[in-house]
Order: sequence, then structure tokens, then C-alpha cells
Amino acid sequence: MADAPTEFLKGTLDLMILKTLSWAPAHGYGIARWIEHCTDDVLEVEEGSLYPALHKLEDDGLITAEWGITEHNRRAKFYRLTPAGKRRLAASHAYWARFAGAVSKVLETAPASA
Amino acid sequence: MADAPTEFLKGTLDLMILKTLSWAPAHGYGIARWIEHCTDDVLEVEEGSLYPALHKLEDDGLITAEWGITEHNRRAKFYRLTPAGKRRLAASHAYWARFAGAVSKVLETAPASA
DNA sequence: TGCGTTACCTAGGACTCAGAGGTATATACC
DNA sequence: GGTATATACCTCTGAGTCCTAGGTAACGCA
Repeated sequence: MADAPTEFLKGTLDLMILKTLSWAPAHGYGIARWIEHCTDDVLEVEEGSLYPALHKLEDDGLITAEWGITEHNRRAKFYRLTPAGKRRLAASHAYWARFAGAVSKVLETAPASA
Repeated sequence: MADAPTEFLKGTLDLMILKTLSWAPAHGYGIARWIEHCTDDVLEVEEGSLYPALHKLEDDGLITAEWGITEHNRRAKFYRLTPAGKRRLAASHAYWARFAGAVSKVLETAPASA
């Protein structure tokens, strides 16, 4: 994905796509640009990862797509969260918190406690 | 890996192994048990993931192995961090902080700021 | 007309993790 | 002595995820 953190990431792409769409419908290109901007380019979204992920989310019924015109007057597919997508987002967000917390626990535990 | 967070994880297994070994040398089985214990079983380390990871870290020169006897009087391979492993741990730890921070930024940004 | 940006897409390979299976020994219990 | 449990190691294979590299096309501007 980026500079360095290509090591981690897994499932987090789906989560961030869903989160981005929770604010408003958006097209793939815009989602990628926004995530990069929001994280000061720490997270770079590759198109080869993005579009397959988007299609999979659509197949799973978590998002729906509709063709439209962007502010730049270009044809684009706008994605929107479905109710199932909202539920998935909530669940994934909770899982992430749980997971990240667990990793932090390991990373911050002092030697003595072992 | 576990209950739920099998979605995330990637690279984090290596990181947690290195971190565990930074306290003291340990054998595979012990590393797995300790990570599970430390995270209240949020993270479950599967053997099918653990041993290949251990072998890879050894091939990469980040850890070294030596046969010994455990406190249970059983034959076990004890792994120890190499200087390169310590450097990798520091770098990965920093990457993780950077990555987790970026994900949190996306997850916690309010709609209005987009 | 040509170029940069916006916007979409896929095929292929690399890599990681987990499930399932297998080996062997020490200790505890019957 | 025989059996069960826990400890401790290992690998094969499949499923899934991501990236590289390539391609299409339309808009706006010089």
C-alpha cells in the first residue's frame, strides 16, 4: 500500500472503504484519493487492490453501484452503503478496535510481566 | 487467527513474535501460549502459521534457534533475537504505530471534515 | 493535435494464514 | 504395564488478499 505499512493491512482496506462510504456515496477514484489525503499519504490505495475490493463488496451485497457524473464532469460509478454494509462496518470497526488493542497489549507489555 | 480478528493480521504475527522474544528466548509453543494469554485469547496463534513464520524469521537472520530442554523437561527449540532482529522489531513497531494511527484517523474522522 | 488528469478495469503472480494431518516424549493416572 | 493428556515439533495444501503491470476512454486545456 504505502511507503512502509504494506506489511500490515489485510481486511483493513474493506473496512476503510466502508467507513469512507458511510459519510456519503463516492466513486472508487475518490475513495482512494480521500483515504490518502486523510492519512497524509501514510496509506496509499493501489487501484489493483481497490477495484477488486469494490467488486467483492458489491457481490457481497454490502455496497451498491450506480453510474453518475462527477464534479469534474466525468462518468463514474458511485458506490453507496447498503443496510448490510452498515452492519458490517459496525462489526468490522469493533473487530479492528479489539484487534488493535490486543496487538498494543503485546507491544506495550513490560518484560517483567511475562 | 481468532474468534474474529482473523480478518486483520498480516505482518503483525512476525511483529508479535519478535516482541515476545525481546523479553527472553522462548520456544514456539511458549510464544504462542504467551501471546494468547497476554491478549486474553483475543489473538490465537495457530501452529500452521507460527512454525512457518518462525522458520522464515530464522532464514532471514532475525532470530536464531538452539535445541534445549524446557521447564517441563521436554525437548524444544529455543529462539533468540539477533541484532538484526532487534532492529527489525524497532522498525516494525514504528511502522505499526504509523499504520494503526492512520487507520484510526480514517475511522474516527467525522463526516463534516471530508 | 497532444498532453495531463480523471476514471474505469483485469490478468497474473507473490505472499500469508489456517486447517488438517502427522511425529514424539514426559508425566499422571488407573 | 497401559492409557490419556499435555507438551512440543513439523508440513502440505488451499483459500484469500494484495500488488504489478498493463489496458481503455473521456474531459479540458494549450
